[in-house]
Amino acid sequence: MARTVSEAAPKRKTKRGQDAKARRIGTEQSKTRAAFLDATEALVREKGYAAVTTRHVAKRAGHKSQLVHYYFRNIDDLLINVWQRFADKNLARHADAMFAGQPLWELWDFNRNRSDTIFYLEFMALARHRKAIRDEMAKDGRRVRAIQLNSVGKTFEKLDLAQRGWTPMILITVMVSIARTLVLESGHKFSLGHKEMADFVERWIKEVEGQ
Amino acid sequence: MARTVSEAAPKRKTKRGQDAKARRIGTEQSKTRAAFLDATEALVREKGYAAVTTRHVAKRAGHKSQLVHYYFRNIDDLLINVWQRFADKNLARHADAMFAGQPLWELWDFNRNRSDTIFYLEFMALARHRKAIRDEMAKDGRRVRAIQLNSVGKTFEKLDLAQRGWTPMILITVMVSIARTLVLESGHKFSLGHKEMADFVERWIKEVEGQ
DNA sequence: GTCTATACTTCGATAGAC
DNA sequence: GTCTATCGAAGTATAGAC
Repeated sequence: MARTVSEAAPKRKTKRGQDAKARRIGTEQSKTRAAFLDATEALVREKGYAAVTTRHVAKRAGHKSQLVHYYFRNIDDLLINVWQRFADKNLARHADAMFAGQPLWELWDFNRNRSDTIFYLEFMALARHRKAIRDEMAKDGRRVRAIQLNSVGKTFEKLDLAQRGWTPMILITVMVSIARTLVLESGHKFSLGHKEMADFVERWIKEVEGQ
Repeated sequence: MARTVSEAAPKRKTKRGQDAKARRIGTEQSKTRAAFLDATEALVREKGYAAVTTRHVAKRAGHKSQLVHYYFRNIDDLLINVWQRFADKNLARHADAMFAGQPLWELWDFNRNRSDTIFYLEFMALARHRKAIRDEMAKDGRRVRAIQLNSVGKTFEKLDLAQRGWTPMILITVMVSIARTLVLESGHKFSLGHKEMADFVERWIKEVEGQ
């Protein structure tokens, strides 16, 4: 890969001796900027993060590749903005649904969403080598978990689920883990036992939460 | 990325009009070949699959980058050989341990291995866009699961665990899911509830399997 | 089996005209 | 705000000498 800046230290002089910070940057309200974010998000979902290059993004958004650099300092900057936009949108949607009455079903469905879980997989892989993304994901993870704990906590009391050491945190972790695993494994065409597993979980949710 | 061949159809004419299949390929017994496999595996674990380039691999193995092409037709060929070697080694080790007496502990420890789970994460991401890798992972997954089912099945009968709909398949899927999730989440510095979750599982294993 | 030389492609990033 | 023109680095892959 030729990601000179993004994979090395990001705040050095450029090869032409200029200070990189001096370059013009477009506004956050720009429609073109939003189009680049859309294109990048779609690319990550469909082709993986490695397909996120200025040329691919630009082509998909119907612009020249150099224009990407007018809105984003570098590729990392683009990716982190995509993640933040996704995380904010997702959090709001998830929070609403969690308090709508059936948190366990929402928790299950939310984490069985294929496209979103694949998106998350790509960023997990990315986060291993980009500290900024790693920190951002950790922060967003804690925000999501706080909402889930709050919501499931209420259900937990109401339904008297505290038996044999179970806690809201454990219940959430177990359900999220199973849901994600089913999606990720099916991504490489492994689906042994998936139906059996899903039925088991859904039977249990139905018992305690109905529907 | 400049993966001209590896991301496109792999069996076409080269730009110089020759048939790509005609090129010489080194033997599978070669020590140099093994060194390239080692280097690639290490790179995937440490830097991610995107860092697997002929130049990086060669540098790490102490050779010229062009020599990689003497042993592997292209990068995909290299990656799939790395996966196969890993999968075979892993399967043998896991199978031995599963039948050594405490399959539940082995299942748990096996899937909590950080380096191996990260390696698996990288190949999950890769598999989304390389059919050959996807097929290989599915096949190896089924082999592993068959061994786990056999081993846990015996424990399951002996310990009389068939209660409230639990089956060996469900037990395995749940334990594997939780173990992997803890590793993957901690990879992006998210560890909320991990200790609580791990203690819960380990307390249960200890109850049924001792130690 | 290993090397040099090289073709060709794609990448990130910047400068500067319009 | 968008474009053209570039630079320089890195990538895959092949041919052919030794």
